[in-house]
Amino acid sequence: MNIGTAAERSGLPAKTLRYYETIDLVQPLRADNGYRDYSEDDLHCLKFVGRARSLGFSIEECRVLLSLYRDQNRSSGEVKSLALHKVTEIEKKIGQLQDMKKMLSKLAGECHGDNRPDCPILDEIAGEQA
Amino acid sequence: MNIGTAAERSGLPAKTLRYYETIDLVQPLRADNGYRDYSEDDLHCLKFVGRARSLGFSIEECRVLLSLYRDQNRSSGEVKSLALHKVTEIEKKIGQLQDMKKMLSKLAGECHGDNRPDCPILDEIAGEQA
DNA sequence: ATAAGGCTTCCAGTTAGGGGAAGGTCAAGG
DNA sequence: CCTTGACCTTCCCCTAACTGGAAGCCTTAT
Repeated sequence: MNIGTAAERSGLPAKTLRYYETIDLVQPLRADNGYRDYSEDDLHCLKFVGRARSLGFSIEECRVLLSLYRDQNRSSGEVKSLALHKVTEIEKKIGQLQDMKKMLSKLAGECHGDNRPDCPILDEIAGEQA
Repeated sequence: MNIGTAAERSGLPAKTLRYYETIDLVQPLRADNGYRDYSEDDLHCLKFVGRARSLGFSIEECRVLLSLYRDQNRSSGEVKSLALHKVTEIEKKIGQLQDMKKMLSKLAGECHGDNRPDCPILDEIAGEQA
């Protein structure tokens, strides 16, 4: 199938499909006219990658997952370990964001937020109290 | 002071200070020998930016915050609104990460994680059950 | 005098594509 | 048969916020 159809059916932009080809992630064949010709199997891989990306895996991680997926002899332990590692990464990121949020909420709570120029948020960012 | 000292005192890499100069964020004077010469005021701005960055503000947001900080006539309402907007952005991001984590944990929990090739994680990413 | 270290600029690379130009191809309609 | 519009191709530049490295000047100490 042409790239437009593959894009629609995979839910990914055509630009992304071309990009995935340049980085050797999903390589469609070419038709006689030079158009990319995606097979059902290619489409399957595209969906797989799209889903893994939405779960927070990087392209390089997707490459590993894809090769594990294709390898009938892989051990599920490998995959599980990758998934759990990603979970701890995500937890760490969540923690950082929660810290930011907490501090920002606190600062906003201390700021009267009116037309007066006095602003505890800027003061604290500036570190005048630190 | 030279860039090395400013870097150390601000807690930011020298490379970052040079970068901030190229994007007109913090512009030090130059000494006769061509070296950047950071004033105490410049240093203050660098620290301010570093702190705002660590709170999740983008460079462009830092630029705004900095101009608000320098503007003695600004209203604290403007700043508070920026801060609250950032809080909702952060909350959204946290939500997304929590969704990812939930799904990944569920998948990992369903995977026995041994040497057998059968792997529910890959199966579900592949969408065989979808 | 020379060596070490700090400073300068510039170039290239990072992630994961997005925007858009210039041009080839295909299918339908007149 | 020709044209039009949609679709496809490659190519190059752009994003954020730096980071790394090379080549070369400046300063300081020995």
